[in-house]
Amino acid sequence: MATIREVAERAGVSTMTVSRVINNSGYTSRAARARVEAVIAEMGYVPNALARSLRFKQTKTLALVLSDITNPFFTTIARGVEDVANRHGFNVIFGNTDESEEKQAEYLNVLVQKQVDGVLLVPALSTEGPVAFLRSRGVPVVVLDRRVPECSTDGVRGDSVQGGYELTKLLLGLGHRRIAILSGPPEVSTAADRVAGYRRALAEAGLNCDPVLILHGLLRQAGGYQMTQQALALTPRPTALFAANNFIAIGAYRALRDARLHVPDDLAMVAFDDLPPALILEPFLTVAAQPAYEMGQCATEMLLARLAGKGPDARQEVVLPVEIIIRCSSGNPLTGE
Amino acid sequence: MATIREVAERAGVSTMTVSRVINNSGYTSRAARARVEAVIAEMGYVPNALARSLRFKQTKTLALVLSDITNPFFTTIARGVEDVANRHGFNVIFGNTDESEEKQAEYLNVLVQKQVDGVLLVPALSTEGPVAFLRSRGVPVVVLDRRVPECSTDGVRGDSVQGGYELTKLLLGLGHRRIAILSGPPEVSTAADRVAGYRRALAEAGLNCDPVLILHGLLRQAGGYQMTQQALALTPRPTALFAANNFIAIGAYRALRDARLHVPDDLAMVAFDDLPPALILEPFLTVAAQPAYEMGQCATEMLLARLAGKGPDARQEVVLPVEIIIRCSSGNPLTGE
DNA sequence: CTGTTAGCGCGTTCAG
DNA sequence: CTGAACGCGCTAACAG
Repeated sequence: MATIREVAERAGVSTMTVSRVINNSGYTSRAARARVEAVIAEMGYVPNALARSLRFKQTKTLALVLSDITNPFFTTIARGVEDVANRHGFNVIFGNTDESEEKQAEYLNVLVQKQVDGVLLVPALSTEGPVAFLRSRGVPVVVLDRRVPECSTDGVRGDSVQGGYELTKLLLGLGHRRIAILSGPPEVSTAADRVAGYRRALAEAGLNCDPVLILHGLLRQAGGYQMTQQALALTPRPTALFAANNFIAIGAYRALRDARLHVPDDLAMVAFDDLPPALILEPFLTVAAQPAYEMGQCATEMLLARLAGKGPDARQEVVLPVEIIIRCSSGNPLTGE
Repeated sequence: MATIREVAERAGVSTMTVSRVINNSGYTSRAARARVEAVIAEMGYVPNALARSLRFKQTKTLALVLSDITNPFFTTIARGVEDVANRHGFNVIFGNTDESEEKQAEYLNVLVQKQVDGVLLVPALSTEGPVAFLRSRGVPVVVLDRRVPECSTDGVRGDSVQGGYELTKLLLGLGHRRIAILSGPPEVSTAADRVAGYRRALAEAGLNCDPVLILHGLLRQAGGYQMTQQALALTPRPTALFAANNFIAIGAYRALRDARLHVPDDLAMVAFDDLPPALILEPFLTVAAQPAYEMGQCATEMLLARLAGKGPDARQEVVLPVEIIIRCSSGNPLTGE
């Protein structure tokens, strides 16, 4: 609550001297410094970063806007972001959009007003609006996890096409021919890309792709549950399920259980996104694991480099490989076909 | 990047008129307003919240300082915090302390400098230092999840004593007499309180409490793993394990599996903190579940009430009940004893 | 080594 | 209905 002026008065010097003491800038006599330091300690003075930011046009604050911090994939990203930011003396404001473009727009607007130095954005939909908005306001952005079309930005994401491809190929290798993919909204690039990978694997195997096997729903448990019910209603019934993210996988598993179907005996299952080892008792799902923590780190480092003017001129896109982890849920090779 | 002055010039009015338009305050002629609004849209002007905050001494920003956002218990709290904050027009800066008091002190210092309006704190240790610091700087605090001693603050937490008591009583009811509790550092109040509940249940059952059964370690998987190894080395070996948090539980489970012991047949197990249903395939652990989301909500509402000067004069402590959820890991009643 | 002046962007006060 | 002047807390530039 105390201001620099009060400290100055109390110490019998000018505000400038106090400022120099605080920032170790310029010259200060030993005596003056000691007196000022004493007064600072005594009054519990803390410099006002707002005023400083107003002058320097630097808040040392980043923003992380994502769909839902509750999803361990994003939690892990957040941790990577915060670690790097903190190491560089930055703080992080976070916000959940729940995939809503309105909520996203509101956040971005406020964050720009608050003069955050940069934004890490998991865009709700694959539209270029939000990025364009930030750019026009001079706020550097790094797009995380998802692509935005027609808009070259710095970006970091996992290789959804590759993951979708490999997961599908794995199932094909086990003999599955009717694989349903439970994906997210087609407007979300990761959902689309995973479907693209799935298609590619099918095509490469010379199979044609039955469009009824491609389902779109919410990237949440409820979505997985619903899509699974739809998939089970198909004839012939799929022999394998590909869940496009971790929440969908859980929902799908629930739906299967409720239908008294056993994984992997009755149906095989694979999913995108692994759960952190600290959260699983018995690893069960075969997954394409994205390096979430590294994604957060990498994106933040890119952003900070931009801020420091150290980045390359051209926009940079980093696509990190995903790792296929084979566990129980994909089952053994199909027999009798 | 555009300033209010630039807008004013371009619109041929004074900055004050622009200000009035932005804030819908005072009177403005229809014509002036229209022109100003046009210029604002045209230039993409966004008011600078820093300058505004400097005047109003209000940043509309809260801070959430916790040990590790990666722990789903804290993630869920964070979501509750952010939801309420956002609904009231506040943003949230978060920071991970990893239970380190130095990291915590650094965060608090910076956050005070940044003039956050209030802090939600999960204190690293049960010391009054951090709270006193914030108070002396005039920053309202609500302490989350843990107690701080000798220091009346607003606080919200789950009832660790009750949870510890009921979980222990449950095991006793199943016939267990040698129950090892794998707890956190004794300086963390939740760790201490859960042990207190454990003790109370034992005492009430007329059993005396073998001190070797009370283990302290890190509130992480590694801690759970180590403590379990220690517990298994005891003679006679405990017949049940009480993990003081979710991470410890996972570590314990791993250690048991590595020792080729089966839960609940060889050893029963209960734990504090449930995992969100969206993350579990097969619910297995018997737990004391804390209402994490509500804790975050409640704490934030209390903080905002304080900021609005609406809170009660006296400091308020909310202790939320925990819910015992009985699943497989606690097993059936012991036989043959 | 130290103090004065000026201004970061905004909004309130008080005259027009 | 509108504008000029001042100050929020801080520091760079420039005297002294």
